[in-house]
Amino acid sequence: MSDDRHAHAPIQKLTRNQSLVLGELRGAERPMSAYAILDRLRAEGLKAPLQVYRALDKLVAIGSAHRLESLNAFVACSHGGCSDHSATGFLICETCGSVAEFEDEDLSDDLTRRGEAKGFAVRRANIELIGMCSICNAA
Amino acid sequence: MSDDRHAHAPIQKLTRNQSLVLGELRGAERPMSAYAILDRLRAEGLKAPLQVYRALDKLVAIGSAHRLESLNAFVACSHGGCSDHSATGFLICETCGSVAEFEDEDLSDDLTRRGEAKGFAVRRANIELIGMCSICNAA
DNA sequence: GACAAGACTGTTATAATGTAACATCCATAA
DNA sequence: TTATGGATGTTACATTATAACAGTCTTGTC
Repeated sequence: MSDDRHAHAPIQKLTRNQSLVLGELRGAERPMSAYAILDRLRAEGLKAPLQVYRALDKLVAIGSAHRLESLNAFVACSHGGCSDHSATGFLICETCGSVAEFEDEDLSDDLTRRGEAKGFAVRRANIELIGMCSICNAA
Repeated sequence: MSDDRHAHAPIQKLTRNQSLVLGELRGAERPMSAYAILDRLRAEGLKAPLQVYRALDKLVAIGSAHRLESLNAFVACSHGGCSDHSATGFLICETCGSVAEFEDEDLSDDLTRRGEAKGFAVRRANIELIGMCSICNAA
């Protein structure tokens, strides 16, 4: 089972809970809170927050999902698995709530260098740009 | 009025609660949660989370404090009032919990341009670099 | 197959963080 | 003076996240 590797397939074989949670995130147009995910998965038998949080922890760890710190919410990785050697950034629209992900090696390097200039060893970065997306801007 | 612009003086006159909260943040060596602040201000008569949260909202709005989204915690601005036209970033040490702030017009411009390239109007940015500070690295 | 090791699960209870709503107070400026 | 907007104090509640513990499934190894 689960030997499908389409464009957006996760690298690792996922457990049932992990698959369910990732499925919800992939189907969502916006970031989802852990509890919103839980509510939609009660039909599948999930009952407790920890079931969702544990799946999310794993998905984030393998790069299949991202946590948006400023929203306390989660999104599926739009690349189907971000390596963490390059910084991932997010464009968060305050108006419609949509989130676009961008990944950029240059930015990553730049930030790492900024850290190093202060003797700081960067392990990972949270980059969240808050503003208005093009669609909302047009309206 | 308000033509005092010392290095660390707040631009605006602060209320009692706001001053108390900012005082705690300034005296702290690490980011503080709202509830940690509240605990230390009970001696001053504060009793409810909202008293702290409201003060924090104001302090963040005027740039005298910053919220660290990935920690759900707050720090005093090390410049004594960041304008929000330039992005502020944070170096967060996972080992000792210290936080260093850096402000950089170039980075700010760079991020704004990245957003614009996708039709996104950046209003503000959260930049949090997580890793290990120079002191912990030496040890 | 047997079995150990490690990851994952299910569950209950609880901690930590953040807000809604409402009445009141106080400074400021017209 | 008085209206206005901000700030306050308070209770109650909503949301987000984890601790602890026992049980189960998978995988690699012998």
